[in-house]
Amino acid sequence: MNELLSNCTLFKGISPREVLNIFDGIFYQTKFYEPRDIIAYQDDNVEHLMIVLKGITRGEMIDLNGKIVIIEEIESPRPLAPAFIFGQNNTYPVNIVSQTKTEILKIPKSELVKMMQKNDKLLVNFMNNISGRAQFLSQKLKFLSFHSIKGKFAFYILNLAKNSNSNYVTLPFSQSKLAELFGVTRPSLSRAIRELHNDNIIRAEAKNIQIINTYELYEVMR
Amino acid sequence: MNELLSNCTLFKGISPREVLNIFDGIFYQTKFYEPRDIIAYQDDNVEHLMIVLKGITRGEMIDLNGKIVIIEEIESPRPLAPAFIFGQNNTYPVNIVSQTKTEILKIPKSELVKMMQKNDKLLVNFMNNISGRAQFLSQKLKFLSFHSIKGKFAFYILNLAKNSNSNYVTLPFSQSKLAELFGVTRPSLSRAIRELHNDNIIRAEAKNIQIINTYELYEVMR
DNA sequence: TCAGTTTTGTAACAATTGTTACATGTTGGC
DNA sequence: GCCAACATGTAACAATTGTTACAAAACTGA
Repeated sequence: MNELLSNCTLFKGISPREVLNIFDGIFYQTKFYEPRDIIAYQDDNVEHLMIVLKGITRGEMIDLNGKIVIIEEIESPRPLAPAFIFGQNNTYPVNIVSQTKTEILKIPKSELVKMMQKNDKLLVNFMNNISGRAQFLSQKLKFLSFHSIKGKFAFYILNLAKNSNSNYVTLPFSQSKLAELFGVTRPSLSRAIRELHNDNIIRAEAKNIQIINTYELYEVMR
Repeated sequence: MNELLSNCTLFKGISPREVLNIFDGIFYQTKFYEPRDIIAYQDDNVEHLMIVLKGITRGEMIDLNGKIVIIEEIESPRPLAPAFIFGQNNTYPVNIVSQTKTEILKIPKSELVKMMQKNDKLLVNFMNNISGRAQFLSQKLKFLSFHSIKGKFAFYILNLAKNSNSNYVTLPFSQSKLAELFGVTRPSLSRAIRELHNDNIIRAEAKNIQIINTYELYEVMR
């Protein structure tokens, strides 16, 4: 188990020997699930840190028509919903379902606190995990706050340009993938790109984009 | 200072005496700022936990037309951007500007780790803070993922109804506030409500809403 | 009660995006 | 070189939402 955990982001930089030491004197349990078993129900209280040791789980949401919307797959070794252990609303945001035969490590919240106080790397790793999630969501939210497709696209390629330090950028995905990423349809994205092109703000040829008028491109974002 | 900190969410449940103990042997500094001083620049590395001891600060974003968009005001005693100390992207998401005469407590990241290992309440409080932020953003994102105004409104009043355990709900805000919350315009929201009313899914009279067809209302959310 | 403010309802029109469908272009294996 | 699968460009039309404007209703303080 300790070798497995060493590969988990929560235990990054911690040797299997150190992991053993961290778990010394700590209450925990492991549980096994079959495919389609529900590991945790939406709105249930989160009282443990759960780590997928073996197998694959899936967070799914059921709208009341019975339609299942898959949210995310979590493969071993990864923690389940670590951002919902602490905070005001300690309930699972979605149902967690086992997809394969699965082994789950369960650590009570109070024991987790002890572990983090014992080992500073674990503490920082856990912080990194939750903070990273907050930052990811923050980015996503910022992105969604651009109302128009042109705005989203402008933001996107301006970021690409900033990272590559150039006015020439190459789209890393197909327009279909990008459209999906943006939450819009492919023809709509295509039209937005063409309009920016026709307005002489960018020059777009397939995946290669040249930013011609940086000021106007910022203006598009509003 | 320790009395002040006792009122800060990070030090909730920790007595002024305990606060003194936590700070024993810890490096920290306080800095003073005048109104309009920039306390931290967007994209600068976050290397300290900063806590507003006195005064009011403001997170602002400047789009390149020079237009300033106010994001959030932070009054003492509150931590600044605690969710950006750890994680992958340790940079301030926005400029932080002093609005009044301000006193800021700066604690290096490594010292913060020591403090949290020394005191489990501080550790849990910090976790609660950043987890709460992640949960808040998660909720907000879920909300924005409903594309239509009707969908957002349906989700909103179904939540109200769930909390009050009734099919009759009273909107707690004016339509203007609600529209702002939803990120849409007031007439558009008004129209959406009227259409749901005309379709006999709800009965809406001013702020009083009766849910007539729960199934259809879920359907609206898609 | 009354005037002024805020809230709500509503309508015409513009702008944006989705839907659907088809044509053209590109690429990798054979 | 040729075909099949995929990516991209484009167009007509529908649906949704924003914009602007105005009127009616509800609320508020003197």
